[in-house]
Amino acid sequence: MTITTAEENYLKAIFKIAEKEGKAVLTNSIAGAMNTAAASVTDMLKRLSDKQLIKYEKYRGVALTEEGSRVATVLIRKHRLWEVFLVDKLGFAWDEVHDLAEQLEHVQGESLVDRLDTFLGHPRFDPHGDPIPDAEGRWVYRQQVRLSVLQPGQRGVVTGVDDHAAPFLQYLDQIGLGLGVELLLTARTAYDQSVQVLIGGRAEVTLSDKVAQNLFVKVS
Amino acid sequence: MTITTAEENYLKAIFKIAEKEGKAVLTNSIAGAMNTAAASVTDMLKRLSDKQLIKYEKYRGVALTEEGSRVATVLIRKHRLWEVFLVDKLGFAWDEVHDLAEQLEHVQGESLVDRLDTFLGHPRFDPHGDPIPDAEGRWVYRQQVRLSVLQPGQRGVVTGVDDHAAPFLQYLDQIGLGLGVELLLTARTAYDQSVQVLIGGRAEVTLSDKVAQNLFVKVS
DNA sequence: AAATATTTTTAGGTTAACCTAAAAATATTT
DNA sequence: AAATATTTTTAGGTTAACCTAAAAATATTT
Repeated sequence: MTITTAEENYLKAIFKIAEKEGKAVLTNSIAGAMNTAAASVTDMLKRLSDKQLIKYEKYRGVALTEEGSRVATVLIRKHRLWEVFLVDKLGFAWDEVHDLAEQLEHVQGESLVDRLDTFLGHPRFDPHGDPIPDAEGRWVYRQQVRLSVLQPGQRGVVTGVDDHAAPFLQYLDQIGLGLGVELLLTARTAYDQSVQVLIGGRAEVTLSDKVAQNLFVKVS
Repeated sequence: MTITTAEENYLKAIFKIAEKEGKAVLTNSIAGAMNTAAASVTDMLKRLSDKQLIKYEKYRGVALTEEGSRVATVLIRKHRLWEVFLVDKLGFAWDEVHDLAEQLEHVQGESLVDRLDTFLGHPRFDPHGDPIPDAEGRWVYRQQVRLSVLQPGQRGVVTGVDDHAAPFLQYLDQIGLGLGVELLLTARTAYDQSVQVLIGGRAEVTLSDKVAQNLFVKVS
């Protein structure tokens, strides 16, 4: 049974929503993530259900089956490995790779993913710090927290971003923030929760709470 | 104006048929190359004509416009660069890469092709010896002839294959023939035009005329 | 040149993946 | 719990890319 590109994208969206929300995934959440009309989602849910990739109860939302979950995991693995390729090998910036990886993840073929994985040296994280599941679909999670939860005086290393959009990533580049950068939270303003951060022991910047919420750090 | 994957594939097929046959490309030739019904081709020709990618006269066949030719050339460039990537970087054999490249060639994005080209060291030929047009769409052709035209006593180096199908390529692997291999044609049998070939100064093999016709060599 | 054969197009249909508008089901407020 | 609001589904439609069968155009044979 063949799985189309559109079907794969729905499975990936459902996987990510389920991961974030923890409960049954509703039609409207999917429609929001996929930028499609709710009616189109219902349409697709029927097809995915027929193919046993999801468990679907009308008006009740959906959950991925084992097989659906496997497909989504492989897709995310492919997406993230291609992102590593684009950044590490082709020299793209981390804000330029999403759309390309979105296409590359759908390329199908025998040993492609695993060869790519080997070629890249089995990276465990992609250029945004997201974990890359291994060939058996196992995930490695890190102990990381949002910068917004650090207390003044605490140090950390940037390990990831929650917002993957180009404007946010470009802003981070501009102020010298990226994966692996060490920082020290020096103060927090009570009024708006904005934080003062010393970057790499040099520049001191003010980050809004929104920015702090979208940055993952490993406390050190 | 967006060009779909299916449209790109038709343009590529038309480009290749025109290159080989030299005249107006007929509906049935395209149908043969694309493995589709003639009626489907007519359908597509109308669309391509509307988009000014081909010049189409009913019952008379088609020719690519400048723009159509440009699209086809870029597509072939992408296909062949990805083939180089798959063989040189990921370690695929030359008989395994066609279907993957067929998918990868459709990945769209700003500087992807040119970055890939740079990463690969601006290769001029793909793993089958086919020329890779440069970023401006310029082609480099080699002085090469089919092995079938060599005279006994002539030496040559394998520069390409005409048949790209896996069975042929695997047969070549088996007898020790591949790009860059030096050979000496020692004799030809008048009855069936089969040839005796000394490979790399070592093994002597008999090749059918069909095989000799599908091998390109540079006479040395 | 008329008859026949071949090629191409037209007519009409299908499927996946989308859509809007209306109907139905579920959830929330009063 | 009834009324209202929200969410989801159903009904019916569109488009690209395919299809088969019949009709039309072109090419070939006699």
